Amino acid sequence: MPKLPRSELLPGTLEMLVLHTLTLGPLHGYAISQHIEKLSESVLKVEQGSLYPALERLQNKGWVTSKWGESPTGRRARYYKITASGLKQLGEETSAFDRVTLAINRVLKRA
Amino acid sequence: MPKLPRSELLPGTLEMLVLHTLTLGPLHGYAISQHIEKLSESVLKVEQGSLYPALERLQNKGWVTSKWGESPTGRRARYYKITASGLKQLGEETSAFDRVTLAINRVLKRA
DNA sequence: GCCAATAGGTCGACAGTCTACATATTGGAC
DNA sequence: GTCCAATATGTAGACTGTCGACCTATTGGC
Repeated sequence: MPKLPRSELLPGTLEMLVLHTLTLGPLHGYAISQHIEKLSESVLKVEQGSLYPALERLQNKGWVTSKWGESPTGRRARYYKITASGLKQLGEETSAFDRVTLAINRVLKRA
Repeated sequence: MPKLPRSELLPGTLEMLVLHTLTLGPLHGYAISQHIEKLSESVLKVEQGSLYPALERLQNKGWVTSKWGESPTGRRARYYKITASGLKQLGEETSAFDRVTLAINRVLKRA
């Protein structure tokens, strides 16, 4: 129940973060999680048990596609690529996120 | 799965919003939900099925207390009051929320 | 030979929210 | 007088998403 302490992520934001990360170009799962962790200065940690199911959901909805390839270190890796509808979805999720956080800040009387 | 569209709330933020609202003074559940909806300009809607379980969790953790009273319109109503440890918790949740949203904005390259 | 890092993934538990329901009172519109 | 919206509290069950723990495999360094 101690919501934020317990989970490093705000539930519901992972897909947005993944989609945004994929605008950098096709990446494999491990690289996605590293990127998010690095840019957030380790505030956000993406566990495999969250990431891979999320990537599957994104594929099922047609927002990303994937294919096997090879990582820079020579290992086999599945590369995920954002689609046109994924970009559209990212835009919607981002503005919804902004709308909601603004609303929260209004309730907290900080906006 | 369309996370933010579907739910008006960012999961994990309801308790923070409720605790903050109770810093205005003791309020009954219905008034709490109205206050949050109003200040957020209807972006956030607090459903009963979310609110009352949340209020129970808050009580179980000692962050709020409650007793029966009467509303301004003369109806019976349960008034909730934030405790000292609830205030402390509110501070922690608020700074955790700020930390996480800042991190998200860094990943989205907007901070 | 071992461990950390890189890479992908599954499983089951769990928390929190939602929809829908149930109950009751008050006040206004018709 | 009848109905409905608003006020008020709550419960039950479904559902989603995240998490911790686990499993496999390869590479490189100690």
